[in-house]
Amino acid sequence: MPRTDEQNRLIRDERREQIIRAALKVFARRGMASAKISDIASEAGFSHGLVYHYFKSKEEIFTTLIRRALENSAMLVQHAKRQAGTPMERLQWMTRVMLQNIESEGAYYFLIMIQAFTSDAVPEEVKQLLPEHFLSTLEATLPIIEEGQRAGQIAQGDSFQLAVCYYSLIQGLAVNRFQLNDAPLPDAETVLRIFSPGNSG
Amino acid sequence: MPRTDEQNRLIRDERREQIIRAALKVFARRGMASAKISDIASEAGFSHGLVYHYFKSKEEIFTTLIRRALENSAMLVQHAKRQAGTPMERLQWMTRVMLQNIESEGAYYFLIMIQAFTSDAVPEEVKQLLPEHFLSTLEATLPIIEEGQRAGQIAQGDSFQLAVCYYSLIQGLAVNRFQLNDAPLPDAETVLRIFSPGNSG
DNA sequence: GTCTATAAATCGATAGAC
DNA sequence: GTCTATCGATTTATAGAC
Repeated sequence: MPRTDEQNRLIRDERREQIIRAALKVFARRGMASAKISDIASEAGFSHGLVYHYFKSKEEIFTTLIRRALENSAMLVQHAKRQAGTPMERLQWMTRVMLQNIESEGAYYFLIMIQAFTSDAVPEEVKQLLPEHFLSTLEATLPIIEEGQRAGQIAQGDSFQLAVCYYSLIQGLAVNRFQLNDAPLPDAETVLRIFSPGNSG
Repeated sequence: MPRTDEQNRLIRDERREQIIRAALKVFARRGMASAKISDIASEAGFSHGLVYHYFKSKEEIFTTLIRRALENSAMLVQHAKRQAGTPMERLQWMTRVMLQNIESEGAYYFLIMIQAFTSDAVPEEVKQLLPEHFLSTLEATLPIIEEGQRAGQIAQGDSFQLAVCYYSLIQGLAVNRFQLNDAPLPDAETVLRIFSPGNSG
C-alpha cells in the first residue's frame, strides 16, 4: 500500500528537521567549511545522498540555520519589550531566557553565529544577512536600557555601549560552556550587574 | 659570496615569524581545518612549498599559535598579581592591557582560542594542552578577586563564578570586534562593573 | 633558501538503482 | 524516499630543479 501525499509531506518535514538539528551540532563543532555532509548525514542517522534530496547544498543548510538563529533572537527581544514590569525586570526576564537557552542547545547557535561573523568560509548570502539583523536586534534593546537610565535603575552613559557589553557577556558565557564543561552558569543578577549604576567613577 | 650560518639563522627566524603572523589571521578567519597552506603562504608573501620547509604540517603551525596564546595570557595574569595597588587597581590594569590587545591583533588570538576549545577539527595535542592551562590561568586571578572581596571592593559570592563572568565578558568583547566593525570598546571601568558590590539583591 | 610540478587523499555533488 | 557508485575539484604534503 503506497503512502499518501500527506504522509510523504510529514516525512519530508521530519527529515528536514532532523538534518537541521544534526547540522547545528556538526557545524558548531567542525565549522561550516570543514563540516562534511557525511558527518551531518550520519549524525542524523542516514546516508549522505539523502541530505542532497532535501537541501541543494551544504551552504543552504548553514544559511537556514543562521536565518533561524536571527529570527529567534529578534523574537526574543520583541517579547522582552512587551513584557510587563520595570525596565530592569524586562531585562531580567530576557537574560533568564537566554541563560536557559545556553544551558540547553542554544550554546550551539552562538557558535555558528560567531562563525558566521568571523569566518570567511561562509556563504555570501549569510554575510549579507548579518549586519542589518544583528544591528537592529541590538538597537531594539536600546529603548529598554534608556528607560532604565531615566528611571535611575541603570548606569548613565552611552546606551549602545551598554547593550554591546551586555550582549558580549552573554555571548562569552555561551562560548565558555565549551571551555569549562561542568561550571554552572551565573544567575541573571550577576549578568545584569554590568548595568549597575552603583559606583561609576 | 655565500651566506654565513648567522645570516641563514636570521632568515630562518624571520621566515618562521612571518608564517606565524600570517597563519594567525588565516586560521582566525577560515578555521584550522579549512585554512589552506597556500592561504598562509600568500598572506606571508611566498610559495606554499616554503611553508613546509619551516613547519612539518599545518597542525604544527596551529599548535605553535595556541602555545603562544596560552603563554601570553598566563604571563599577563602573573604580571597583574605582582602589580602595586589595591585588588581593584590590579584588575583595572589587567583589563586595560587586555582591551588594548583586543584593539590591535589580540582579537585574532581570542578567535583561534575559541576554535581550539570548540572545534573537533583541532590537533590532539591542542586538546590536551587547553584544559589545564586555561583553568590554571583562571584560578590565578582568584586570589586578587578574593582579596578584593575581603576589602569590600568586590561583590560577595563565588569568586570562581566572578572570574568566569569577567573572562567571558572580555572574550565576548573580543568576538564583538568582528561583529560591529567600528564600535569602540568599552573602557575598563564599565567592564569591571561586573565586580561591583553595588546593589546585589 | 625558494620555487614549481606532482602524487595521494578527501569531499561536495550527481546519477541511477531499488 | 533512500541508498550506493562515481565524477570532478580541491588540497595536503613531497620531490626535485634552481
